[in-house]
Amino acid sequence: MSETSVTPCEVALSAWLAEAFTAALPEQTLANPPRVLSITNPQFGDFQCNEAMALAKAAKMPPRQLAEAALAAKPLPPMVEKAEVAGPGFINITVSSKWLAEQAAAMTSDQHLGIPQSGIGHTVVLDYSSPNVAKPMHIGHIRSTVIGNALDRLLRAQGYAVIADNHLGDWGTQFGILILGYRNFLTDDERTNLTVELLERVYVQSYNKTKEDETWMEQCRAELVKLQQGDADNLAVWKRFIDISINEFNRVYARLDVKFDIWRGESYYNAMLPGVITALQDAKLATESEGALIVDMKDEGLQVCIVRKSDGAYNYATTDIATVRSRVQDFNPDRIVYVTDERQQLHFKQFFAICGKLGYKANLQHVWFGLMRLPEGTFSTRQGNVIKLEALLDEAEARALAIVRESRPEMPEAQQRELAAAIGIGAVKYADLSHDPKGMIVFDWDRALALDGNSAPYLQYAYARICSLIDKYAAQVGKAPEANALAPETPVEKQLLLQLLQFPAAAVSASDANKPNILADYLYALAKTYSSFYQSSPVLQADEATRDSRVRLCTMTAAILRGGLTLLGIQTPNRI
RNA sequence: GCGCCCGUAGCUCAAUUGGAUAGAGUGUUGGCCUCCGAAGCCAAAGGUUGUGGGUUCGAUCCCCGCCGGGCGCACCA
Repeated sequence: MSETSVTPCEVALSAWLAEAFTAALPEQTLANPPRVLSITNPQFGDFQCNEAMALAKAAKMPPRQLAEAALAAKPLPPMVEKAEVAGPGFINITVSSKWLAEQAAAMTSDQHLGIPQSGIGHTVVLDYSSPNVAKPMHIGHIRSTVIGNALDRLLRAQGYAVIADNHLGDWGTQFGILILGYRNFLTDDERTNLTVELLERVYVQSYNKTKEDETWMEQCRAELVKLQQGDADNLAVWKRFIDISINEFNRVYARLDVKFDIWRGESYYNAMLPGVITALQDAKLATESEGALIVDMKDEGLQVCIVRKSDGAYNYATTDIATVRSRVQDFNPDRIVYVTDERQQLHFKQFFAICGKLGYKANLQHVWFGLMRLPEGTFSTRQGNVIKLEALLDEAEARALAIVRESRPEMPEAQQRELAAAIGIGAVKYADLSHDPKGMIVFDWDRALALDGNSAPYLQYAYARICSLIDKYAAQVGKAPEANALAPETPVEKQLLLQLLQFPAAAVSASDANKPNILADYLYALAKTYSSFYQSSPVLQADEATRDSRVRLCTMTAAILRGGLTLLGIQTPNRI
């Protein structure tokens, strides 16, 4: 959580106010520099500081009086045009547009767009997406993938060394069922041209048969045991399931522009599980109960956690502990972050606590998000009401393509399709990223694929219009606008500058709170201000100084829109 | 029964983590392309923030009690 002011503007103002409060309160020492915030209502000024209210008790002085004393104690710094006390003790600050312009110019020419590089020297393992082998990805996978990827990008933007790990579900009891189904319910031809869809079909078929046929279930178990014991045939089949699945996942990830550094599925840790049990026993954490090996967690106020089942097999808690152990050993991360749905909260609390007791020093963090469901309830493979992720992406691109064809009929087909992909996929991602992850989502095609209003295409449209304007400027004036002098005049120009300067804070907050929607909301507000500016402020027709200044403002807005959308994993075509 | 989360405009969601007059989109109503891209802009209408108390200068936010909904609570991950 960032308790201090982030942007250079806020830091500069905070430094002045720190001196002012110190001068007004010689007896006291300030614990933290005063927090300067962007103002809630523009009619009051540009920034506000609420510190007087917080300090009033300790200072034994009415907050208003304290605020006035602080302002009287030090002269206004040059960038501050006006500072006044309002209400119970707010300090409202108005700064010069010229100063804001300088700050914004510095920020947008910085390679990190002003984002503090506080992650340098720190490693984070980020565990997200993690679909199950032999099942197609469905719309339920979109949240972990898209939110996880945005967090990935946000962390990297702050200088963290991120290891994105796709922790595939590639091991477990389902493989006995799957192997037997594969051998019995497929034609030779189907086995040759195996797909994930076929695997899913045989899984359901084989699973259903276990319900009515005891001996079938036994055979499945036998196949699983053979697999676990390293039977060459079963191992080869299992490996094939994984290869085919990964191949298909990669097709989706390519469309979503998602990349992982490592793919260590559950099977990767299989050989380490006995060692985990030994470690737990050595640490006197594990005890026998009802034939199973458990970790009692009464002290933490949690349920017991099973680490070895009564049949001797390990379960997911064991695997997850082994995973942490292995990651600590291999990467020595400061933090390990998991992005999964809300149902796993208890499980994470349990095994985080166990890892703590085992002395693993990485900071473990569970970022959970609300379940996605259909209007009629949850979906599941067995109910057969899943919507495949690829179908969603196809539909998104199809809807975008229809609009592109209408608005840009002169464009070649291939280019139209490329554009439709950027827009459609962007819309799908934004629909998710613009909401607080903790909320539940009831899936609705029109909502998931919105192309107007508060949506990715709105932001992409704003960006494309800027690009187009800059091109016209370059053609007309014959110089690049990046070196133009800034001379902001109008209120909307100042508002745009103020908003541009909030970018680093938005990015850092989004990352700290694990809420990409903070950044999405910010970008939307910025694009809205820009659209308003664009509507009311002629650029190319204005006199030379105004024109040059405004086009420069446009380039800065473009830089932030592009940078911000990239952090969300959303593309920014130059023309849409 | 216990635990976690949610409840904000007709609908879908925000609210800078306790700040000023609770904001957007969508839908409805009206206006704006001889002018840099109308996927846009401007305006109107729409609220007792589920409910009852408490904490304080100040509460959508924190605490307690209800009501309504979601999810999880020993061998599936």
